[in-house]
Amino acid sequence: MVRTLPNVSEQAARFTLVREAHKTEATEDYVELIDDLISVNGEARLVDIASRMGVTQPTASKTLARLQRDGYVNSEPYRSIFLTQMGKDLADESRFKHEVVFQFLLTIGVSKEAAKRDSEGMEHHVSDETLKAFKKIIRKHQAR
Amino acid sequence: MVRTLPNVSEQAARFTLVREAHKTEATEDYVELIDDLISVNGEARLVDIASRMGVTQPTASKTLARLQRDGYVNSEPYRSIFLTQMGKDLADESRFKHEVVFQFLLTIGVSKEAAKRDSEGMEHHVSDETLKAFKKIIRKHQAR
DNA sequence: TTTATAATTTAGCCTTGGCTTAGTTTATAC
DNA sequence: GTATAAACTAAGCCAAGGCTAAATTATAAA
Repeated sequence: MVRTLPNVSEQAARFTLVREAHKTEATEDYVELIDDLISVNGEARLVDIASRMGVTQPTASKTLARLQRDGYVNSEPYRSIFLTQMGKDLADESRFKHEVVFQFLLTIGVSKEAAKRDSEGMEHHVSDETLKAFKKIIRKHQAR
Repeated sequence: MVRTLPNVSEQAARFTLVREAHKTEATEDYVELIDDLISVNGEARLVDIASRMGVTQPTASKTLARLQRDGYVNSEPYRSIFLTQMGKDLADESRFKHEVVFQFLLTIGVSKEAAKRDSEGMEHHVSDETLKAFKKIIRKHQAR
């Protein structure tokens, strides 16, 4: 039972941080997927991005326009999508986090399916400190 | 290095699930905070909800109107806010998840500050299965 | 009891990220 | 080499959730 309240400005700062993380989530998910598509298929097509993100093509198209505006991707009309260096860097960072969270969940006994689902949402809310703690536990488990 | 892609429809389903979780996040954060304010202050005022959520009063007011429309809270104009049974139930569930994630992070050695920050974002993306795994580890640690 | 201040609401604006429908371009198949 | 299909874009709608500025109501102080 909670019978005290945290400091006002600290609590506000935490909520603000979570909201900021949300704003970058779509970007991270898109660049990570685009990078995967390029490495597996040789290119990233809108149709594949949309179907894998589970959205319609116009929705994916609009999001990609924003990513291009913000400097994460490049593309010519009707052509496949490329990552800028910034986009590639973000994709790498994002995939790394995603992978650590996924492996961590497996390590503590979560099923593969649940680990896949949960890591997709959790990866965006895990600080470097928590990531470090996760890595340590993975390492310890591998050493056995 | 990822050199394979997951099944299309399963990947799409996971992203869709995360997006759905996002839609309920604000609701969960608000009802949890309102419940805390009521238990500590005796009532939940808009001014306190707004300052603790880190948003302006009009933003909080609009969100509360939505929560009322959706049956989570009740309030008369210019009066403090009450939770419906549905709101209270969601608050309890939400606080429970929040608390388990927070305690889990502490258990694996994350600092109190980082645990507070991360649990705020993570609580909305943790499945029952993962929550169970977290609880098991907390229990094991307490037994020592 | 009036007045000043604080709390709340209203109105209006913006961005994101969904959608559908319709049009255009590119690729494919015959 | 043209017709059809597939991919993509354009236009327009919606809800959520931010904001500011202005109006209203409630509360506190003189």
